[in-house]
Amino acid sequence: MWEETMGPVGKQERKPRSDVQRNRAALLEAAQRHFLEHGVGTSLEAVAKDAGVGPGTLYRHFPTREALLAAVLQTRSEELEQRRSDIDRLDDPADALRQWLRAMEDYFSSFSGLPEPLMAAARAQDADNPLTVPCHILIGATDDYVRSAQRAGHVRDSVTGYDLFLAAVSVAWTMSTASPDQESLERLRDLIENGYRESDH
Amino acid sequence: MWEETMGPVGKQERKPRSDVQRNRAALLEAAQRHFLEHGVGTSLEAVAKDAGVGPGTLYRHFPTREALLAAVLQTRSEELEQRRSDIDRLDDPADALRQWLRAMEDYFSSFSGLPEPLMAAARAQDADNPLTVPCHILIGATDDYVRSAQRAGHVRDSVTGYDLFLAAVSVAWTMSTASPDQESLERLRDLIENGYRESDH
DNA sequence: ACCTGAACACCGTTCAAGT
DNA sequence: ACCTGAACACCGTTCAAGT
Repeated sequence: MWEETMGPVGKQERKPRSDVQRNRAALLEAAQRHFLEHGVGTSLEAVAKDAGVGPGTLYRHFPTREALLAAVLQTRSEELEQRRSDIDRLDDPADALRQWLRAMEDYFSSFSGLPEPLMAAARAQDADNPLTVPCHILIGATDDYVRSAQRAGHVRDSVTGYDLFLAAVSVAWTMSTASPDQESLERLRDLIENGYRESDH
Repeated sequence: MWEETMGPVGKQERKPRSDVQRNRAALLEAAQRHFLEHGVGTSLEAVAKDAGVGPGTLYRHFPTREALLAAVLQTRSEELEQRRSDIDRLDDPADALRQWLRAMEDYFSSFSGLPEPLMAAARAQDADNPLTVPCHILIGATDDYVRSAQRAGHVRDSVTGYDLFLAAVSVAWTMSTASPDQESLERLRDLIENGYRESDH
C-alpha cells in the first residue's frame, strides 16, 4: 500500500515521504556534528543513534561512509564556491592562485581525517565513489587558476592543476596529522610556492 | 619459582626465557608479514593467532601497535642506514640530498599506511611514542644533507631538514593513497625540488 | 517503500587463572 | 615472570519482521 513510481524513467520526481525527509535531515545534522567532533572515522552507529534512527535507516539513506561524507560536505562546497567567486574578482592571477590554494586547504580541513578519503577519491578510477565528483570539480578549478597564472608568466609550464591539488591535500593532511607549528607550515607553503613559480618573477 | 632481576637498576641484563625469545621472534615475523600484506592497520588478533600465541602475549611484548611497528621497522632502518653510507660517498651534495630523499620515500613506503603513524610521531611532543626515535634520527640526517647542500649553494637558506622530512612523508602518503601515475609522481618530486633549490643553480 | 532492531562477524583490550 | 584464553566493549553491516 505505497505510492508507485511514476514512469519508466529512473528518477522519481517528487513526494519523498515526510518521515524520509526528516530522517535524512536528522542524519545529516548528526553526522556533521560527529564528523566535526570525532573526525571522518566516527562511529556511524553513534550517528544513527544520535539522529534517532536505527542503523539500517542510515545505510538505506547513505550506503557508504563516503556517501554520507559527500552529502555533509555539500554545505562546505557551497561555501568554497562562494569564496571562489570572490577570488575571481582579483586582478593578479598569481594572487588568485595562492588564495585558491589556501581556500582548498581550509576545505580539506573541514573535518579531521578528510584528506584521506578525498585523496583516495581523486584517482579517476573510482568512478563510483561519491567523493570523486567534488574532487574533480576542485581539480578543474585549480587547473583554471594554474593556466591563467601560466599565461601571465607566473607559473612554470610543466605544472598542472592536478599537481597543486595533490600538494594542497598533502599540506592539509600534514597539518592535521603532524600539526606542525605555524612557522613550519609557512615554510611548507613557501616550498610549494617556490616549486611552482616561474623563476623570473 | 622464577628468576629474580639482578639489581636495583631497571634493565635486567640477560637470560630472557627461551619461550619468551621464541614468542617475540614469532610475533615479529608474523607482524611483518601482516603489515606487508594488509598495511599497518592490520588485525593484531590475526597477528597473534598467526604467531601461535594469545592476544595477551602480544600485548605483553608490544603494549601498543606503534611499539610493534617500531620493532618491525628495525630491519628497514638498518637497510636505510646502509643506503646512507653509500650516499655519503657521493661528491655532489645536491645529488646526495636528492638520493637521500628518495631513500626515505622508500622507507616510508615499507608498509601501506606507514606515513600516518610516522607523521604523528614526528611531533616532538609525543615523547612516549616508540616511533619518535626513528623519526628524529631521520630528521637529523635530513638536516645534515640539507646543510651540506646549503654550504655548496644548492639549497635555499630558509629550508630545514624538518621541512624536507615532512615533504618526503607527504609524497609517500600521496603515493600510497592516491597512487598517482608515474608522471604525476615525477612532477610532484620536481615541484618539491624546485621548491628547495637555490634559483641560480 | 521505508523503518526497526535483533543478529552476526570481527576486533581491541583486559584480566583471572594457570605454569 | 610469563602465557592462555575467556570475557567485555564496541562497531560495521545485514536482513527478517513490521508499518
